[in-house]
Amino acid sequence: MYTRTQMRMGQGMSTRTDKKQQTRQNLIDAALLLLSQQRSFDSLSLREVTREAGLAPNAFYRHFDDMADLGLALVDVAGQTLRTVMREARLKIESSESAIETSIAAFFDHVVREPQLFHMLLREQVSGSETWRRAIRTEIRYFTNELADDLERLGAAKGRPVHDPLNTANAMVSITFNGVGNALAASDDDRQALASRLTLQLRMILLGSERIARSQKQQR
Amino acid sequence: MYTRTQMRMGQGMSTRTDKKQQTRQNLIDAALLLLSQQRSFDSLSLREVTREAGLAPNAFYRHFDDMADLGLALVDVAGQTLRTVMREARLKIESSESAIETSIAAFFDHVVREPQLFHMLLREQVSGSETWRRAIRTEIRYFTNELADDLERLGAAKGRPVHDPLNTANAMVSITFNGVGNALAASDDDRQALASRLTLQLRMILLGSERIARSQKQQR
DNA sequence: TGTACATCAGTGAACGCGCGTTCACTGATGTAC
DNA sequence: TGTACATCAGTGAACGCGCGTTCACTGATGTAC
Repeated sequence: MYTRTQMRMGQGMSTRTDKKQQTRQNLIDAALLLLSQQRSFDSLSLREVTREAGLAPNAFYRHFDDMADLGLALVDVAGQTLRTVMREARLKIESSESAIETSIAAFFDHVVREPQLFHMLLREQVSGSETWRRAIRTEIRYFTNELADDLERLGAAKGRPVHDPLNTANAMVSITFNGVGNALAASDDDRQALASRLTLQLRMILLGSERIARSQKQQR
Repeated sequence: MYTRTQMRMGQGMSTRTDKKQQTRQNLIDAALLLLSQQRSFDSLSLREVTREAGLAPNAFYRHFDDMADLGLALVDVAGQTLRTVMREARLKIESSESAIETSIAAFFDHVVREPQLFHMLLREQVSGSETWRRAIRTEIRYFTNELADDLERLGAAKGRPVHDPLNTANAMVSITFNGVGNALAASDDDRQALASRLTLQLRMILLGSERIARSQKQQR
């Protein structure tokens, strides 16, 4: 049989465990807050994070081995969010006629609403540790592959196939991430203009890719 | 009349001034060396830089107010180099038939030969101080404008005008800088493949831009 | 030309500070019976 | 149910370290005459 407390634990109510989980989350949130203030991860100090989370510095070690370990947890959170946003943007591509505009608008919307995480991703992609860079590169490659599939399928369906879908997708993703970087630095006013410039640039790539596909078909 | 030493000074031979200049340059070189090792500027310490330059820490203050002041000098050096490389890449556009391939090859060549500075520029563009970001953004904008002029002129000359030359140029620059970032991370083997992917992507943009220009002409 | 004085790039020692990490601890929560 | 013991998240004090910056200095270079 179970004691009272064991029953509580069985229902996932263990106060001690819950509190520990909460504190761990507080540390993660504190780090994210600091990162959202234009700070790079490796400029954050352990004491800073615990201070932000309202803990004594040494309490940190009850949750993570060191700052690098906390970094891994953050990479995980960031990766999950990025994947969610990209999946949603991709869903819009499926359904719409003006596929590019719709999906880029959706992506931008997310970025604007929660800019901290994206700023972090862009920063750590070039300046982060090997762990960060590899994690982010993997996420982007994954998304590029999915986009390539979409381009190939939609192109075939519309009778206007693209040339080298993976490379076309890669170009689009490059442009988009670059645009996101600019959008984060831009004022709210400029952002709309930026989004439409981006849309035009993406259309150039799509049209150019279709053009190359056509000319290669003629040659055969 | 002049004393002997005054004559030497008049000829720019003053030992004291020369030595000071040399030490200043040593500090700049030391910082560049550290930056070339995947370090971000604001992770460099004053003591680290002077150690690398073989000076006592406090000697730093004979040459710069603080690290931010040294940063300004570095921005200057980086800006000059970037402008030189871009100018040379642009010259190739003028003369050649396959304009894009030639110029992108030239640009890549520079980057591969002296990767430190470019790595630094890419890093500081997203993670640097406001000073760094503005300086780099200005350089890129300047180059984009020049490229837009080239595209407009060449397009008109060839009877295949581009749509929105500035936006077209912007897309090309985004793609190129993104590619440079990947090239710096890539192995020597992958780099050639990367360069040709990049060339294809740039051609897509050019063809797409020409396509839009044509369809807009028809509408009028 | 030689001499007496001024300049100033670079030094060595010292400072106070925030850092990461350790230690022995406290007291609330959990467990056994 | 109540009691006696175990666990363990979080604490407060202390450590040694590298940092930026200051100070009084040294001695080579430069200047005046």
